[in-house]
Amino acid sequence: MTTTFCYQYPHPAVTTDVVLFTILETRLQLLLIRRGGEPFRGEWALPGGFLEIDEDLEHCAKRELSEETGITDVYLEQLYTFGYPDRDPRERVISVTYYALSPPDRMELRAASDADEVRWFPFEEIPRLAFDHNSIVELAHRRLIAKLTYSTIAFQFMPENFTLSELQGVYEILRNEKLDKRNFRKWILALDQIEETGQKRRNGNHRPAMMYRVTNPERVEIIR
Amino acid sequence: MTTTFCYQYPHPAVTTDVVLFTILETRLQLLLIRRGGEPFRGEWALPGGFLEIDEDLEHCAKRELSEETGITDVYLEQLYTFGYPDRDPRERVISVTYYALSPPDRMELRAASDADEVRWFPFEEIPRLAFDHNSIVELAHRRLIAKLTYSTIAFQFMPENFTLSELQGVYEILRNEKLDKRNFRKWILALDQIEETGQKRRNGNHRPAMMYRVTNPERVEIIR
DNA sequence: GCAAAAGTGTTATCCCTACACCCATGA
DNA sequence: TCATGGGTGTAGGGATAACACTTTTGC
Repeated sequence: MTTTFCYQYPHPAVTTDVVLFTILETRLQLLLIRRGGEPFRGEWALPGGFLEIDEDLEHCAKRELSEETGITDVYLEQLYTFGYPDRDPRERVISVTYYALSPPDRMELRAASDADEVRWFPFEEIPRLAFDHNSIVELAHRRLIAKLTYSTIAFQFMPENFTLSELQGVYEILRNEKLDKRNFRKWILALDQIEETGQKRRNGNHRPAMMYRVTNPERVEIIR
Repeated sequence: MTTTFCYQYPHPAVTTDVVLFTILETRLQLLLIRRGGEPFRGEWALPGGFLEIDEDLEHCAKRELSEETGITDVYLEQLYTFGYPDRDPRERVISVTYYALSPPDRMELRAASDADEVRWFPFEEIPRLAFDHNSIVELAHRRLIAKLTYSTIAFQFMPENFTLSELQGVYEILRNEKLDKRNFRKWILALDQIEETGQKRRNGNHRPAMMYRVTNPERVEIIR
């Protein structure tokens, strides 16, 4: 049975695609799926898919991410809408893209839905992707790096409890430079966005580190 | 004759809407049209309309702006995509919104197309708008103000030649505060984005002012 | 006692802010 | 000569950047 939906004027299809970042093995990585259907079958692409007709855009992004990869509860933000003609060989497709950040715990990846395989790729080793997804990744990365400097977005990479050295490590990976330990601590504590948990982590043959948590983990604050 | 376009799955309609700002009579103003068709006939709204099936999104935004208001050659940047269900009573509509900036010259407004009337409104006096257009305006304004502090976006309000006092006036209107003349001049010249034209403007019973132009008027530079 | 990461203050530099007077012109 | 906006420099305060040693633990 094939029902059809008819309109007086031609309508484009609308999809969402998600660039999900995490920090894994001291590198910035992002999640790709191997496409199980045409077009670009067998090629790597961003998780995403078609908007349902009564579904909010953000809901669609989260649903597709969850369906294709099993990942839920990420920080999600709208990135940009790509819509030049012929970006999809099937029909006119407008893609509303999102980028997402997740701590490197809760990661039981499972391929499902349209995805044959799901994998984290280090940002430096991203292959050629289906559609215009390489440009989407580029833009998401620029936005992430820009937001680092004027918001607390990097906290979205942290697990519930973490040490200041771990947090500094995340900033160093993202900014791709060594930071001064004392200056980093002064700066990050002055933001007044993280607090001591009172717990310490002993973690090898050295002094245990004080654990911290984000005071308001739901919010990304604008700083400066 | 009514041709129809049919799809296997339901498709939303896609529109673009544009928030066009200018500075007129020492106030931030934006362009609204009075709707000539249903829904919301007779109410004020943003210029915009349906995407044609082979048309780029940005082209659609510029085309609708031009068709409904006669304005062309503005600085245009994508803002956000609004798409929650029921934001349009007719059918599911995804709106890719843009904001635009224009100098206060070249303004032969003419209502046309779906617009019964076109008018500049001071930002503080915006009426209740059709659809969710008030939230779009709010977001555009926040983005504009934010970009002021880390980019040269304000130059897009300037005509080809201008004095430093005029430029300072634009910043004062946007930031809604008086600025120190000497500090403003030091800062703006240090950006190295404007240059003297060599011309002076004599403009009343006082010393003539040096004219400046934007070195690279096409580009909005990130500063700081 | 040694290896390894945690933790901690001070100084110099740069940038931003505050602030007041003379200049060129037209009437 | 007067009214009007155009044009100019300096000093103080606050934030940022550079920099090295002691502490706590496990083995």
